[in-house]
Amino acid sequence: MRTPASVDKRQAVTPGRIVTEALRLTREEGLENWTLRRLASAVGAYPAVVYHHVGDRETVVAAVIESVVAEVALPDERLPWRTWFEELLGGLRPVLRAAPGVARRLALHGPGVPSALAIIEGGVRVLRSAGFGDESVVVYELLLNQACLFVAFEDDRGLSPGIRERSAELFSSYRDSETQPGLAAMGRYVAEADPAEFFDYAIARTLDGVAARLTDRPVSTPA
Amino acid sequence: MRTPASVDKRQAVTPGRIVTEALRLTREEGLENWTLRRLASAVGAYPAVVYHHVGDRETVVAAVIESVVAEVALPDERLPWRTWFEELLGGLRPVLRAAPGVARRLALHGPGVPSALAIIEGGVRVLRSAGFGDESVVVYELLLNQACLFVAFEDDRGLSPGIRERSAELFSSYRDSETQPGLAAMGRYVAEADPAEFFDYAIARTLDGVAARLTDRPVSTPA
DNA sequence: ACCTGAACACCGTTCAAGT
DNA sequence: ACCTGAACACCGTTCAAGT
Repeated sequence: MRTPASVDKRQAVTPGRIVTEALRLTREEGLENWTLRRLASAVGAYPAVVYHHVGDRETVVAAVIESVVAEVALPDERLPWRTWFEELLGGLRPVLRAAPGVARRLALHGPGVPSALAIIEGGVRVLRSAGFGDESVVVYELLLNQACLFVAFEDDRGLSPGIRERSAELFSSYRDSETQPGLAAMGRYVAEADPAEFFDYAIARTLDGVAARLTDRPVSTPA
Repeated sequence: MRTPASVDKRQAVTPGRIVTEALRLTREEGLENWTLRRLASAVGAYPAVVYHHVGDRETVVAAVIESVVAEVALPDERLPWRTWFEELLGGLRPVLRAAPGVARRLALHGPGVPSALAIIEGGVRVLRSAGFGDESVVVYELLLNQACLFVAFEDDRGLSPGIRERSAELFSSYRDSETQPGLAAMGRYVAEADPAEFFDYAIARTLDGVAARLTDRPVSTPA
């Protein structure tokens, strides 16, 4: 009401506002590129206030991941398993890309977040119905980890171009090598590769490999 | 007048000794878990000495990655392509596991290191000979990234059990759920999964998916 | 050329004290 | 209950000064 202009805090500091701001910072500069101190000052508060309302940095990060994963749409469970996963992973990509760094966390540390449970439940059930039996869980993990890794790859290109540029230059210098045709091909590839195409290719090959498990051998009916 | 950490300085501080020590620290506690200051005091020197002889932290890290990748054995190029990659990736795993954190860097930032060149050259050439044509480079990247990701996964379990434990507990609580059979299967899986088996399974499925590219359609013979 | 020792500009986290 | 303001124990990096 009569708060001085210099201390103008637009709204009260709440857990929700802190997480929303953390999400905004993540979308702008990536999950690992904001600090708890900067988050605090973005909501006009002291670091200790973040601790009071939410917790340490890791807790804030978990909340950000949670709210990103919650945006992922679950395909219709009556779809064929392969289509189901193509839709899931195709939809996952833009959601994760919009919050750089989240894919990396999911790929490396697993989905330790409540809203992932519905996706797991759906995915594993779809695979079991398709006849993957006891392999359903591994197949699920393979597909999801794969997808998250390649999104993390793309994030990386966008966020920390420094490290990648070094290797891109390294490879490009072999573009026209005749004695090293493999490196030459790699050099031409890194110059013009479309990460989105690589994503689709990787997912398609893994789905192929996994699909062969159903046709190669009799379907194992779980106990 | 004392040297920092009062370490005996029998040996002179050299770039080689710094990198060797960094490698030792990496093997013991992981690539991201030592600091440049601790590295400096481990060789009995001031931080500025590391800068003088090697460079910033990122340069030291690159040197560590280089020396780890240099240990990877290249299979005989006359092997069938699939066997060649099974041997390469099977050999890659223990080398990377011994230096936790290196796999993660390779998976996320690519192999920006000189000793990776021979592996790339060999791998892409093997695939081209096998008839993968222009897809050879993507196939190579898919297989190597895949392998590095799953090693990074294992590293993570070993090094930072904190984050993983949270999700393991989360899943385990659904072990006996009857309404959520997918989560129940996941809960049973995380309790007893062998990461080495997962690694082999993932590689095998990806190789299957990739192999199908050769049999599905006519082999394109590049000029 | 190589090392010293301090400084700079940050971190995440904790805590007694205020209101 | 919530916020203040300072402190603690670190970082990576830089730099003038010594030898």
